[in-house]
Amino acid sequence: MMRRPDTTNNTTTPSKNGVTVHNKLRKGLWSPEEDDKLMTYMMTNGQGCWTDVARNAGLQRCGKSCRLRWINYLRPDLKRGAFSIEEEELIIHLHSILGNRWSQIAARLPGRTDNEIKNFWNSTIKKRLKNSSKPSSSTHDQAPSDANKELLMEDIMFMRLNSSSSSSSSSMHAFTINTNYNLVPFPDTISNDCFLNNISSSLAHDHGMYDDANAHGIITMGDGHMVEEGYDHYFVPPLESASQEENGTNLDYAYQNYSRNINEINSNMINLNVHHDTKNIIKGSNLVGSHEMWEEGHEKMKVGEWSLEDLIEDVSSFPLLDFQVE
DNA sequence: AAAAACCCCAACCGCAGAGTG
DNA sequence: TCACTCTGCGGTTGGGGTTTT
Repeated sequence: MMRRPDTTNNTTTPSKNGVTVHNKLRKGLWSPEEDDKLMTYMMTNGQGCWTDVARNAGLQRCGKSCRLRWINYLRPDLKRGAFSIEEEELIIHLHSILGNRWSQIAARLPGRTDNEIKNFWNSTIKKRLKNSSKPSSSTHDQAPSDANKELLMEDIMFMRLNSSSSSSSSSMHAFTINTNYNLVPFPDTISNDCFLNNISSSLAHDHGMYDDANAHGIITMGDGHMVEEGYDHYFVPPLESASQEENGTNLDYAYQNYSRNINEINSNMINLNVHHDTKNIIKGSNLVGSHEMWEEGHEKMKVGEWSLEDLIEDVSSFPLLDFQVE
């Protein structure tokens, strides 16, 4: 299927000392034999310099091609088969936040590759969203819009103004995130309460700020009743491969402490009013963790400079929400 | 049944960033 | 500082499969 193996480039010339010289590198589809060679080599030696992999595995491929083949096809932890509804939902949500940052999206879908997600988006989701006749109030299938970004930026600017205006005050400066976002219930693989609990806190977190142990947010449910959240109830969509050191997110905390009543948030569309009273702004600290962490974080306290790009740079703790103008 | 149009997706390409000498 | 290599990313291509005409 797809591109034919480029056999015309598959020429080798034995040198005088018997060492095979690879005149040209192969392109195109991988043969089963090539797959075997690469798989065997990788399982035996592990990942190293891809140029070396290509050479040492006896493949007439460039390192780049080997890397791609391994990542997109041979890797043993790859998930095969069609995308589930849950995965599709997650892709849509993440895309609404990240745009075409496929590698970042893929990092949050275990077993899926950026290429796979990109293809899926371009061939299936994009089309579906385009053809969808649903009104804009249904954010399920919304591509990112400038209006959404503007809405977010307004809130960010609002936070900046409030925080910087009071930054001279050493302890209590307060600001409010007053945001209306439409949310889509998270698929059942992750409980809805975790999803919602994550929202306001991680919004603040990813904006480079966070409140201290008294942090709280108020989630307004679809029926208007309000639920308070605590800082120890947050869910962080985990990165598949990034280490804690790399991304500053402690995955061990990711799935903890979910005590909310799911029934409370089992509505299709929920308006969130997130209010944060914040004492401190901490950039780069863990979303959830011990008080010691917060103490440590205080050492780095600062009023950050934010841009939309910065905010979406790493959404490891970003809520799964669609930004939607109401 | 055959041709055309469309779909899917593996793999390529070019670029940018990091690392190294 | 520069040149080079390696790696990773996102955009694009193109060919086999499927559906439509």
